[in-house]
Amino acid sequence: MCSAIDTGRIDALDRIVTHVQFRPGQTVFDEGDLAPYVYNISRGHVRLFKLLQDGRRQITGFLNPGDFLGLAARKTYAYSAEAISDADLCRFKVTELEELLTEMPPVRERLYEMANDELAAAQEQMLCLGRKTAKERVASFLIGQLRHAADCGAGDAAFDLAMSRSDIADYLGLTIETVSRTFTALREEGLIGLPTTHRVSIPDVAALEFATEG
Amino acid sequence: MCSAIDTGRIDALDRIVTHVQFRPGQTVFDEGDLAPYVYNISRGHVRLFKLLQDGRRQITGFLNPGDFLGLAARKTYAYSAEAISDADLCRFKVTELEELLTEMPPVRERLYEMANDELAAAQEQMLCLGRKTAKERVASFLIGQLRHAADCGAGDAAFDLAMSRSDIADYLGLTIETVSRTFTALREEGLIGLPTTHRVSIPDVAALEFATEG
DNA sequence: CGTTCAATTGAGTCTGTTCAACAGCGGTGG
DNA sequence: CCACCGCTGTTGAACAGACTCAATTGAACG
Repeated sequence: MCSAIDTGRIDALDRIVTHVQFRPGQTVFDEGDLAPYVYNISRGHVRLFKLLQDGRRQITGFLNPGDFLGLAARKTYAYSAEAISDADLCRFKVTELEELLTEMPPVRERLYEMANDELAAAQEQMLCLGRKTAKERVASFLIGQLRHAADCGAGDAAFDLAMSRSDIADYLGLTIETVSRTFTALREEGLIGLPTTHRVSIPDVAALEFATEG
Repeated sequence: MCSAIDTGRIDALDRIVTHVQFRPGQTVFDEGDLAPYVYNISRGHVRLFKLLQDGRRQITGFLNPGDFLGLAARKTYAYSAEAISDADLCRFKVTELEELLTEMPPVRERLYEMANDELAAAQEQMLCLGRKTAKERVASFLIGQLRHAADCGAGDAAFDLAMSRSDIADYLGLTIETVSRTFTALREEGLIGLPTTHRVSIPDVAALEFATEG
């Protein structure tokens, strides 16, 4: 429950946590909102994104169970967050969490590491968005999803996508059509299998990795 | 000197610091190198970037005097760093810096904030790379440079670019030619002035800001 | 004053977009 | 049970923005 806060102190956390639920597409918070809360995902998936005035959207990341949400926020959130699927989140008041944190310097250090990991991921994504072709972007995305599925213990090189083609497009800086075409191109080349629209199998991981270039 | 470490303890820092100099184009460190050092820039500018196998480059950021370099590193650097101009850097051994840090929790907190600021910048850049047009990207870049120049006290809406067109292109996910063409287009529209190739004036900041969209 | 490298400009090409039609699938209600 | 609807995803054809390749201009430096 509220997995991932390393050791002990679960009791202290229990006292300040609120459980909140979201339906697919529901907003957790919007960019620019005051940021009184931090969340941890116990079930479901969340997308983080930024919008331009005219509605163009860039998804900056997808969150999975165990991930934190809103940690980076200073006074206001720097991005919007929506549930992709049905999701259960644990909500903490930042102020109360801060109190606990000052008692636990190692946790603070852990948060710092997490921020750095996120930063490294963001830089990798910049490389993807700025310099990779559509095919390379989709391949990179799929390898990333595979890695995540592997961490979660899925042995076989196959996994389900929690997000729609539209989400993938907005994550990779492409259009839905290009993502769809690239999926079928990869399938026709034998680099991936698509048992259903939201399930992907990867017969030869090394081959797909090669298609990501860098 | 080694500006920007908030308060006191300059003496302690002095004991563990080494001053290193770099010529334009010189490598500070490469992606994947072991990361024993953290740097602070006392003079000059540095570019951070990642490469693909075939040489395609994505610049993830430019650093200015006062900025830190290599903080985010875990065991190895996640990106390469090169001096753009002549640069003086203060070098610290991570291990020694860590010792000081444990004595100074507020500094650690400050580092965390800095990482979060970097993360927010990275997300803004993702929006730029994934969803903005060439013109919008260049406009965003120029506004960013202007903001930085303004922070440094330049009152007028004009500033010098520390980096080449090639660096700008690799930062914005464009080619040199497109950057150049976009500069002239913005000039012909009266949105910017170009007294010299490396100097930009912005007669109407709001107008240029409008050209950045989002 | 010539060399060299960076930046600009031009012409043609291509990758990915746009616009549009169609297929698949789940849900709903007659 | 199945026709209808709405939504997501796929496919096709034409278009456009940025790229590639090439030539020219400009600026810095010896």
